Amino acid sequence: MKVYKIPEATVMRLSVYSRFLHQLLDEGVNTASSEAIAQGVGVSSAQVRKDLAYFGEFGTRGVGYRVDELYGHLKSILGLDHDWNIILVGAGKLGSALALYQGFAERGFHVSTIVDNDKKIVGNKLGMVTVEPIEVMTQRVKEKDIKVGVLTVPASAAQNVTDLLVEAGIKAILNFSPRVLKVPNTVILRNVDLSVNLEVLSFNLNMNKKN
Amino acid sequence: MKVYKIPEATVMRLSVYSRFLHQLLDEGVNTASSEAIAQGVGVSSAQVRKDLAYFGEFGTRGVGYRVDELYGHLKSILGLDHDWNIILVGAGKLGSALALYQGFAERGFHVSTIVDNDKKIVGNKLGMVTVEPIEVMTQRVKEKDIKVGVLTVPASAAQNVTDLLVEAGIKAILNFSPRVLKVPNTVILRNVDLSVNLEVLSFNLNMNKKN
DNA sequence: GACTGTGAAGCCATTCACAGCT
DNA sequence: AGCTGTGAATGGCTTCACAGTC
Repeated sequence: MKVYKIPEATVMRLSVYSRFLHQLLDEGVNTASSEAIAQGVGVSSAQVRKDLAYFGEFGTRGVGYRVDELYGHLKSILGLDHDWNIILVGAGKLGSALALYQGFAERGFHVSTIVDNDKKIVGNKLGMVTVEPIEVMTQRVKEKDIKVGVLTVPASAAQNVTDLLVEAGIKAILNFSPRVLKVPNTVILRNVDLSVNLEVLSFNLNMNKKN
Repeated sequence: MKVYKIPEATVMRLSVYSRFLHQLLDEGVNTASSEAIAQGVGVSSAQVRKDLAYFGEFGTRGVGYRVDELYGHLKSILGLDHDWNIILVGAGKLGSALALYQGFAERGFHVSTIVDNDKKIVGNKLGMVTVEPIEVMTQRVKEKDIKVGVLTVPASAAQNVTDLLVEAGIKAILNFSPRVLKVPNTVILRNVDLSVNLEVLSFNLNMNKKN
């Protein structure tokens, strides 16, 4: 307990644990051991205990963890005890898909603003939200106090848009464009690179072939 | 050189280096030092050299790396010296976006088959490819000798579809559904969990607030 | 002088193994 | 008896620092 340097891998697993616990809740399970959670998410039980121990003592020796209780703790640790407004920049194929993606809404991420610089797209509706011109981006971030931006713009526009978001006061960016972005270290940046994932598969297939 | 255990982090960086080199090629740059590459992709120069050294001696001391040459090596190491046929299972929002995603095509990943179990979607065209009923999945994988499957189905269907793909002889799966999948260890599995990424951001925002 | 390739050191995450609680 | 919480041991990745090469 009482540590401030949490491994990123731990944080990612917490997110996975939390979703698995939600599933257990649906199934009416009251109690789960670290071993049961481990099985469910594909890690070791020691790993589960270590990860949870960073944040407190949530379990009962001899028994395990109360599912509802632990789920609540994890939601709170992950900052999911309230909804997040997010702005989506870029309403192309990928952006549109993310805007409509149920998985975000289910976990409390609410796409409240969508902007694009393509006049042909502006005005389209994605779910409840109308695509607005990119010029209103700064204003929307400020007036809605949006903390999180999701970037699905072409690589060539990515740094530009990022600079504007940063200037507007965004706190975190999830970047889907295949470009390395520079942000001040007050802004949290995560990159999701879809083709990198396929290329890792490709690499492994290639290796296997040569035994 | 001559090592068989390559860190996954290294493989992911190789993919990023390769894309950065492509960019340099476009800009007409002939030579790049490890420091230049490091700057471009946001890692340390020692890291770049270590990563490359797993696979050979590609550089020239005092000079750096020839961009075209290194790019070629990386493409080949990553198994990108030929195109890959991939099958996309699930043509909902996310599936459709991925089917049309330029980033895949650019890197030689060719979505040659798309299947879905929703009769309302079957028959739709996504780019050049028509969505087919899920019943043909096994047959297509076999007849087209497809090695890679991309899963964008609801969590509840994910394991089922996976079992069928494995049985059909798929070699690698990129899973976008938020479920832990069980596959035999002859099949390579990677998970891309979109909400996990947002939740890591949320966690970090939460931490920062408490200093 | 510049820059690579690489052993050694340092650091961080995971696994082990067991004391301690219920 | 069962299962958590945790120090210690292990393993793996990254950084350091420099000898070697152009």
